[in-house]
Amino acid sequence: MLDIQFIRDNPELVAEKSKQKGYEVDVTQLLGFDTERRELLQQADDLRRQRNELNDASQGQKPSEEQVEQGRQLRDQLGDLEHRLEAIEKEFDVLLKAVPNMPLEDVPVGASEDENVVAKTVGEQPHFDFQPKNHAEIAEAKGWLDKERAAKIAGSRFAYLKGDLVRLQLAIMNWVVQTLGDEQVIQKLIDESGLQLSAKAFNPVLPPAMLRTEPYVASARLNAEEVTYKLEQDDLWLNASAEHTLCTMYWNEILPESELPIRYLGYSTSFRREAGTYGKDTEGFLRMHQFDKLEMEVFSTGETGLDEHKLLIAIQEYLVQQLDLPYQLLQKCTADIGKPNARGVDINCWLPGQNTYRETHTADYMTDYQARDLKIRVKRENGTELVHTNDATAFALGRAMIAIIENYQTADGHVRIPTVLQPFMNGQTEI
RNA sequence: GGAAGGGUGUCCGAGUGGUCGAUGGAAACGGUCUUGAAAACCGUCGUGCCGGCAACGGUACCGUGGGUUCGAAUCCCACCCCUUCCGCCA
Repeated sequence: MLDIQFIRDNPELVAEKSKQKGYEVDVTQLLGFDTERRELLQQADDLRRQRNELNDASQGQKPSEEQVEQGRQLRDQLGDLEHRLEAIEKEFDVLLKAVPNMPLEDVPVGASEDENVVAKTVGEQPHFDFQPKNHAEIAEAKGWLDKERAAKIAGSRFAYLKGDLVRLQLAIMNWVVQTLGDEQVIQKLIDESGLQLSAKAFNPVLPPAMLRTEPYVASARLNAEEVTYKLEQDDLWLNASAEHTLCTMYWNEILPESELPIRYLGYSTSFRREAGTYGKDTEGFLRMHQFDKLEMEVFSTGETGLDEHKLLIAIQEYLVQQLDLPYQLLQKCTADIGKPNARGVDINCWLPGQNTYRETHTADYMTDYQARDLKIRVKRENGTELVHTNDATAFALGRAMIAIIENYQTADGHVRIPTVLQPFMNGQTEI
């Protein structure tokens, strides 16, 4: 959630920026509840003070009948007040949580994802002397993809991925874990981007794939209707990204400053209901209920949060460039960055089989918005502060493979292996 | 699934109705001593909220939620989680 003090100090700004993100927020009403809440809180604190004074006065002895009677009155008054306070706080909380994070200055204002701004286009789209196929055709011909049997077993938007495709996925994973574990690579990207950051490597993590309601809600990432699967019997949700179990990892913790930045590279199978997408992207495995993903997550101080965000983007670009995939970097507009995010970019890779750029990566900077609810703080010299959180896709493996298959396809239906991946494929140059 | 034990501050750990936000230890920080360090000694040392320019004052927080009481870390109820043993199992 957003800092209530900030909302008090900047009511018009909050209303305006919320609107830019597509959220109707009644700031006036919120602040009305805030005032009322504070008044009641004062009164309640005062009654509690009186109660405490009364208790102290008894000095461990049995209180007099008069004191007991006084206590009864205080108790009843306080009970009344607490009742009213509870009602107000409930309304207040709902409104406060409805306020989205404020977009940073350089986030373009836009009403839908159509107004995302192409910041740059990198790489040459490959030329083919033949009609390029889409990944589904190639994968099915190769026996890498079986959606019919998956549908029989699990329904639509599931697949059996097989054979060399699996080897390719494992190769990408190994390569990314190695690359992000290399401080020299991190340092190089920091230097090239002109950032002031530690070169600390990314620690690989296999997180749980499920999480409970309470931390999930606190992460501001639970999107139950459209996205997330619920296991009713167990108060557990299947994570829609490793990010969800990574950002919640330090829930309710105070971290020593010396540990920051904390950089994780999480691997998890991700589950999405994809409600409301019927008939969309039905071919191949672009949009699945289940896919594997490597996700970067960073906890940092406020000062370095934005630079960490930029580092994550630099890493994304580096990884995509290493695979020699043509891509566009999109600066997401206010309507598309998402409620808890202050800034976000997408990387869309070129897919020749579809003759278009499709989203393969996203990088989100939450400032302290997410940490406020998750209560993740850092102990510093002058007190504790909320950490800043960042997340970013390293590779959504399904979509990465789609990009490779389509860009690296040959006339006779094979797929060449990008040079950097060959060492992780036993030197194979083609599958 | 069955049984038992437990959840207290950054960590460990005491506390079973009132002067307890909480003994003690560790870590951390500042200082004394020392050529320097260690040790020893002295001091500081939780978080949120409300008010205040601030110093500070008030209040809440002992797994969570309810209850009993003038008063709850402490008693009662429900739930959650952790540990150990048994069972089952990759």
